[in-house]
Amino acid sequence: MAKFYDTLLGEYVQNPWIRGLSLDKLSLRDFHYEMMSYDSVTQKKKLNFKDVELSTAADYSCEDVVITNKLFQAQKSKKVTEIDILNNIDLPLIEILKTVELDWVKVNRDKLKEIGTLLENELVILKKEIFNLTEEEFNINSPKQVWEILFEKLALPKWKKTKTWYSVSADVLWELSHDYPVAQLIIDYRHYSKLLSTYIDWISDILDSNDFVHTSYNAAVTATGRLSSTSPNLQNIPSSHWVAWEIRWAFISRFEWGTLIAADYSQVEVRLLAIIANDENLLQAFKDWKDIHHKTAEFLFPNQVITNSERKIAKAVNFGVIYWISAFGLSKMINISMKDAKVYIEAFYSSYPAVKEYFDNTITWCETNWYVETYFGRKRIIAWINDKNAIIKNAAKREAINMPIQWTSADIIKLAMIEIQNFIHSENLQSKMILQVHDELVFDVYPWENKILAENVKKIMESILKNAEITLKVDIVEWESWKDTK
DNA sequence: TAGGATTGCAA
DNA sequence: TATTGCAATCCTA
Repeated sequence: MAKFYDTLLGEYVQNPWIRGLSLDKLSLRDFHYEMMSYDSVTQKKKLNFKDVELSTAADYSCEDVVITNKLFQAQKSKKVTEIDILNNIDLPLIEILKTVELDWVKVNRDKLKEIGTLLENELVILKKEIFNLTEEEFNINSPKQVWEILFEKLALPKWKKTKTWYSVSADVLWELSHDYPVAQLIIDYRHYSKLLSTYIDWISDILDSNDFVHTSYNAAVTATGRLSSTSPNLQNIPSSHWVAWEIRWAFISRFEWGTLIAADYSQVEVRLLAIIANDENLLQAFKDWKDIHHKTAEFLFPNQVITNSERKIAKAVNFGVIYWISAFGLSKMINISMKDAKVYIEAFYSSYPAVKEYFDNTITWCETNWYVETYFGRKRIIAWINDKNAIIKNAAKREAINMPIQWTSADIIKLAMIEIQNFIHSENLQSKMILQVHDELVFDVYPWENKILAENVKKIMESILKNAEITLKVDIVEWESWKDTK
């Protein structure tokens, strides 16, 4: 039981889909009371806050206290069905996140700079090659100018529209690249440019004098119970390209001879689907320690040899089903015909019939009760489930299908973080939990603590679901600091 | 200078 | 016509 309360989280646990639960908005909504704005107190920022009259500053500060207390009293008197969730997950997590944020993340500034120089050189070369082909210089980062060059000057075929013009996004350029090399060059240019501006320059800019980044986690913004990360966003560091891996290796241990350890939940959402839907075939596949995507591929392609391409399709189907993907969506995602996509999705449901049954039951339940709930009993009202508009209703159905899985998985890792931080504390370890990336935790590990940390992190994460028919699975990856391996 | 539009990175 | 985020750049108002 947490020793404190948080009115923001108290509101979020009941209304996670409402954006902007700031104190002044809640005050206006619940008490029809408009709070003093920072701008009015500082006279539109002409004054520093420290120069504001003491009595004004006192009013401004006390208002926060009074309104917070009023909110607390109001929330306390309501029958909050999620009170256990709040006490066991959301509130205790606050202290854990505080520790994670204050421990910071160490970055190798020289390594970042080295990658930056490499990317800048690549960009110069690519730019030259592009301008050679277009016979004209233009700003490659401007979609509008790319559009003018490709479709007006060079008259390439165009097919996908945006609101205002024809799209020049990566998938369009990729189609064009079969016949026009310039398209591939623009893809590469944008790719390198993105990596440079978002992940090299931006992170370099906000490193402190000791080369640490101080990210912030927000526990009350997402509609799916996940955390988000800002300044910088450390949850979208690239991973699917060799340059991307260079960037990942710029994150290092703060300890001499230290290492970083990453602990990943393996296919957590498909495992949860098996558990929640109680599907015999899906559960059996995990019990046999089968590669789940390979197993699904065997169902989708009976009497065939399963190669990488069949497995890839099966993997897309496995993940797509969790979002109740349409045949259209699947066909777009992996570039197959809609007819094939339809066949695969139907084959999935006949292979795992309890999943289909569970989906149908969930929607029926939701239509009657207007809400769905997670494994831990967190409820989510789906207000549009009985909407007459088919598009809105379908979106609501997808939400009803996805929420119990996605949100359960978010709660699982939150519970794991709480237990792990308590473990680190009680064992007096010097290692630190430094990152959370939705289904992955990263630790900065003090020398000699590798074994005890890796073993216990795995044990804790895998045993969050106590009575499930299958256990969760966690993969541990350890890597040394770039400094040591170079 | 603020904010919309477009684009792209992650799970 | 799969979800959730954060952030960059360009460009208009």
